[in-house]
Amino acid sequence: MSTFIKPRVPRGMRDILPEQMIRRQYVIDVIRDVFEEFGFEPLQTPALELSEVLTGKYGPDAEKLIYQAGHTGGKEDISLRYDLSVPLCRVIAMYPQLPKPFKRYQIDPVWRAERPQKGRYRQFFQCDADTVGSESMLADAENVNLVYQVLSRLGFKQFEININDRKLITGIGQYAGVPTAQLGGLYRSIDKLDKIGVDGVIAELRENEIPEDVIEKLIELLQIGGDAADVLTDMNQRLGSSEIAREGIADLEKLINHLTILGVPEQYYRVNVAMVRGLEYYTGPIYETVVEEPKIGSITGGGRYDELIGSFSKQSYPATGTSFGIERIIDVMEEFDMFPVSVGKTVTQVLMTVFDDQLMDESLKLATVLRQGGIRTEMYFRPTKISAQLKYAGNKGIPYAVILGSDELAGGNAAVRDLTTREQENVPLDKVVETIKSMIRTVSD
RNA sequence: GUGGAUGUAGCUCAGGGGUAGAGUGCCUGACUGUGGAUCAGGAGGUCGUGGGUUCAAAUCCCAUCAUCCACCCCA
Repeated sequence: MSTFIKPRVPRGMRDILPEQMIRRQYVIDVIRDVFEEFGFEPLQTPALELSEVLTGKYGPDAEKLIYQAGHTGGKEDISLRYDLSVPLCRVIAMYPQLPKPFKRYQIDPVWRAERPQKGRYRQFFQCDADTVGSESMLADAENVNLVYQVLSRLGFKQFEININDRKLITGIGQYAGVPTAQLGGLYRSIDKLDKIGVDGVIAELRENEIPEDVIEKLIELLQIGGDAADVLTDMNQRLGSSEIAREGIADLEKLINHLTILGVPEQYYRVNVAMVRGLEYYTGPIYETVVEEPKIGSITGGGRYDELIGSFSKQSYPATGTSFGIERIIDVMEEFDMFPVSVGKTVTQVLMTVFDDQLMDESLKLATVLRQGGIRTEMYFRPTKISAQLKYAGNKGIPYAVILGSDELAGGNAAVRDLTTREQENVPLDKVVETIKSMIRTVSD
């Protein structure tokens, strides 16, 4: 009878303990604020979807990573959602009355049956903002602007939003004359440019038996750099004969112009024709943010998917969106200690100590006053030594303690102790709230 | 899915075929009204799990699971 189950969680999943949760909430709050600032509305969908909703959307590689969620006796074939975009498309098709453009955000977990490692989990949160029903490049520019706004508000200094376009990529493939069957491998190789360098890409293309003259053409294209407008002009000259490439270039030109007007500084984005992205459903502009340090892959990703809703309904809609990976953003922020001091270890602001049994009631009353004054207050439940109570508060990271002993009470006071500076002062009982509030304000300024 | 490394106290880790170690943290006391110092005590581990070899396994072998790293792919 006394056999215990070893407590553990499924592979690649983890508990998020309070200290960690406080940081997550801070990041999520920043993201949500920005989303709502741009007029995106909240949406929630089930964690589980019918498998048929998810299959055939992401491409064969990604589809293998969908978590099956069948249960004994279950009559429906269901799976855990792989992302938030496909469920959104299902929603659009199910509720045609939603006014367009429909702008929604969703912050929820998704599941992928991958092998976990740093920055890669089997359950992780995505924060998506998407616009459905507008083909304007303004919507895409807004996506990029969201990324810029969120990351700069979180204190990121070094990041680069890579921008490309699926139409342009297709044009490049045509221009190079690569057979359709080999296009996937081709894109995968050039996507690694930043990682393995030009020589690495050449080697890989040769391995894939891409003709030498094609490789040469491609490498020339991929090495085009400079500011966004120049890259696009250059591309236009070289690929102008391809209609699809021209469309992609025109889209990107509009997008870049909008970014300029919106005030997104040029240093934070670049047109990178070597950036591909794996998901099959993208049809137009795509974007992805990478940070150099730590090497954690992309922290945001997104793009336009004009055909996806059409797989659920006769009435299709153009759509575009972007996604933030909270886990990776937090990993980066922890690595560089980017959390403001106001994001502490605990939500509690004050520990109300209890001096002895006789004074318990007085402490309880004062705790209530503190809470009514808007101060998050934990009551110590046992009249142990003050030293133990202060130690508890200190360990927990509670910034202030209020001590109500017989001496203080005799003078109509309570002692307010700053656990960080170890300074304390006696304050009249009716001034305690005010005193603590001003202390909190001073620290967060 | 492929390859590699690791798994010993709450945490960081040492050790190594014969009674399980350090640092740190934790608890108690010196300190009967004040948490980072000092001193003195103390608790805490079937050495990831299962099997095998052996008189004897934490140690050697096999398997398995978990974590980390690389690949693949991705947030």
